Amino acid sequence: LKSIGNSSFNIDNYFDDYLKSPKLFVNRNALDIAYVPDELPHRDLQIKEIAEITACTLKNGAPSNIFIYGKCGTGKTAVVKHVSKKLTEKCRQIGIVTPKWVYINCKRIKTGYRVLANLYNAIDPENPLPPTGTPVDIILTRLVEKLEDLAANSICFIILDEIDSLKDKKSKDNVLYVLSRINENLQKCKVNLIGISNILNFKDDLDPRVCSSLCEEEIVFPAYNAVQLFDILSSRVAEAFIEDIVDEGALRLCSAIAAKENGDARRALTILRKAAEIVERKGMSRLTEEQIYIARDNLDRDKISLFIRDLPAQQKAILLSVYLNHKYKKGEVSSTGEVYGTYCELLKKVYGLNTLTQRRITDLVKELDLVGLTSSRLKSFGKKGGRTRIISLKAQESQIKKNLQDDSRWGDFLDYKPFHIRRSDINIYSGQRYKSLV
DNA sequence: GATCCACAGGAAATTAAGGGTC
DNA sequence: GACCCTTAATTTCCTGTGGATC
Repeated sequence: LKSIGNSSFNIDNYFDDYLKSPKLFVNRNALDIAYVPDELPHRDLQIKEIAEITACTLKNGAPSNIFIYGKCGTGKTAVVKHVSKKLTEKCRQIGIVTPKWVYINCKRIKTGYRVLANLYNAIDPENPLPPTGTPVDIILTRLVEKLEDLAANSICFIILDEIDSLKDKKSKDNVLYVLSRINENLQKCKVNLIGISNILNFKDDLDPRVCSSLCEEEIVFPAYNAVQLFDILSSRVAEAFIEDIVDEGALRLCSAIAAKENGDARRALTILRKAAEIVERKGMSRLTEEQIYIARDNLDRDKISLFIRDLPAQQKAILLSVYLNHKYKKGEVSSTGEVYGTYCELLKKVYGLNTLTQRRITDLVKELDLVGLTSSRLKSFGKKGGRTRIISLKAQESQIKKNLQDDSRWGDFLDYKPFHIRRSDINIYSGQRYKSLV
């Protein structure tokens, strides 16, 4: 107990040291990705375009629907929120009815039903709709009634952010069609849609009727380059920190890293914020390139660990199957059939989980691909081997091992040798055939 | 050039769960 | 309590495909 006491962390001393360390922040929120600053560097053109389209609101006109494209972290949402704030202020200033802004993030609200229900709830928060159960046509009728209850000549802007995340093509087309035509049922109020998409060719997938109505005006947000990101970070640094404690070299490095990864300003801000936290926790007085590198590595590592630990049991089984094939085939790639076979073996050894079909496993492997844990590509082996997906492990073996070894269900199988590797005399391509042999 | 393998992947159907209405 | 609604996950059915082999 004595030794434990001697080596234990003294929280009082830590707090005392923390208080003695220099104060870094004036406004910590300025480094938050959700923070909308007063000035948005290098987005004048886009601000101007949206302002020109929405300005007719000031003369009680109904603007055209707008569709905005651009990769992640190119300032789409920030620009729309900025314009909405300024337009509302101007309406107040000249004494006309202020527009209603409803912001819906389709990454979180993914179905047509929920988009309509959230829209209704935003307009009538007193009588919220249930999360499921109400027929869509009833919601629509009630929504139109509520919109008509707004003040005369009202404009209701509906911002559908990350609109490409809406699931199910049919439901997506339905809700977008209904919203794009809702003005036909409105007398006093008008609805304007602002769709924001991270995918440039999202439009190609839409019903042509929806497309022509939703995309009346189109605006493209290009990715930021390193110089532009440097300007963005500089303005945030000026707002966030108490004095000039950030090295210019650190900012240039942070900008260069983010520019290389799709020109994503969010990524640049996240790294900078993490680096600032490291400086603060260690009681240092300057933020240098070293903290930027550490912050980037920490962020990448934390992201993967958290992701693996939070995977559902079935996804863990698939990842483990890829890992075991990779481990015992000494780094060689595996086919869908082999991974599926190993997966079936593992599922037979545990209770409480049903074996999913190969069709479903194909989709789940693609999901692991998307987050960078595995890497796969299609390859054909001709008449003998057919066409299959070749899957390899992209994450490090040690990372998988570290994050799965404590798993109550799969932790004991990290050294399990799959059947087709034990029986190297059998050359099996087909997952279905392999499943029947095990 | 035709054949055939082992899937890939789209679309519709099914199932289970959660909820509302009458 | 019967019936209707939704979502999400999964299955089923189906057609398509690259390329080695015949």
